[in-house]
Amino acid sequence: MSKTEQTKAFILKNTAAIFNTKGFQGTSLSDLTIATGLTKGSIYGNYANKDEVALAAFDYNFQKLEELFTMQLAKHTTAKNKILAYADIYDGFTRATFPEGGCPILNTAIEADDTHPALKQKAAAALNAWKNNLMLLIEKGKSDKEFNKNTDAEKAALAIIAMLEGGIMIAKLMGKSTYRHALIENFKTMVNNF
Amino acid sequence: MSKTEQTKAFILKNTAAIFNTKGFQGTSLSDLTIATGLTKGSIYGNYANKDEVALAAFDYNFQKLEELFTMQLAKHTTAKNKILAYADIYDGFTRATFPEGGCPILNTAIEADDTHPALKQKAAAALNAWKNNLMLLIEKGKSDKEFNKNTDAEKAALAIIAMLEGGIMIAKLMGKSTYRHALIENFKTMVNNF
DNA sequence: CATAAATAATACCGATTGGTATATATTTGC
DNA sequence: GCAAATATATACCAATCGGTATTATTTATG
Repeated sequence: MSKTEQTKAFILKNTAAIFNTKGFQGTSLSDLTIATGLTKGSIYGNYANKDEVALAAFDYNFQKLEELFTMQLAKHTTAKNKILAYADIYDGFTRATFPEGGCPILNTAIEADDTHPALKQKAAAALNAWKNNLMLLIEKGKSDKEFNKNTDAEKAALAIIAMLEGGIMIAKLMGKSTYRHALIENFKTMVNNF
Repeated sequence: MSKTEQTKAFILKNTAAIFNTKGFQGTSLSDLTIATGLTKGSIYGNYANKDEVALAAFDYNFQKLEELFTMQLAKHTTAKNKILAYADIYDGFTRATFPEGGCPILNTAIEADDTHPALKQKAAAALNAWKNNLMLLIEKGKSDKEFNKNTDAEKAALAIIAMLEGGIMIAKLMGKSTYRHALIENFKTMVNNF
């Protein structure tokens, strides 16, 4: 790994959480210099502008999330249990393994949908990839007779995402663990009805 | 209505949508002066600072949403139909009656949860009020034998909110009407299972 | 070890940020 | 209709914003 690649990775490692917590608008260049210990000149030597850092930071955060998905889903064998594992991941959004600041897809979608097309597109692509993975799982569950053959995979995938993302918003906003548990219960009920 | 009250209302009327679209951080004082035609001095004569305008703007947006709820729910008599009416409201989030920029609770929750305690509290209070209204409806539905007597009203209310808010995020992000319709279908199925 | 190339730090830029003191209009109560 | 109170505009403030040209320092290479 070249020096440039190292530094670029170093910058992301130290700033991705800031972008995910404070948002694109809320994160300033000085936030980045403080977090990295680098100067503005150095950061701009590796990224063209603030947008490029933010876009790379989104990729970093989403990749971290994907790794978490992969790891947790690998613990289960059946499609249904893999899907139910998402609930555990999102239930544990306060854990160190989950990106600091919450779900980057949700955060980016909300901030960027009316203001930042490039970031919006990143979030949309990430959500789409997630949706496709879910659909594959659901189709597998259908052929394994875990799910009803009439279940619409796309509909179900969208419902899963909506429930998890809406749930994380409520849980972060209200801070009540009882709410979190209630939402998980509901998620499980929904999946069991597929 | 005194001059001050008029002007304060005028400022909100012309800036609430901006806050809901660009967010608190993304909205500048000059955005406010341009949108109102007033000068900074005048705005600061009516509100102490940007925070106070933002907090009042949230109230304005949420009130607009509540009026929409009240109006649409009044069209129905049964508890179940009133709850299903929420789906229609959120399905029509692009309509002029819906606050520009999307759901203010969702937008504010995501931006403020880690950065702005006062705004976060406003969003939390709004979500709580909504949850309580839903719980009353669900209890009514239970005593009217529309819903199963074993349905946990709080759990159900949280699931409704999660699904709608998650759904609006997806719909705004992806822009596909088929997704929106799919989410509505799922919402109806869920409510019918209560 | 010297040199060239790449990387990072310094020092600066104009523009904009949120905010305020003061002067000027404009309402308001009498 | 006049004076006092209120509201608005003007003109300013320091600080910070994102960004860049230039200089200094590493780093890789022959």
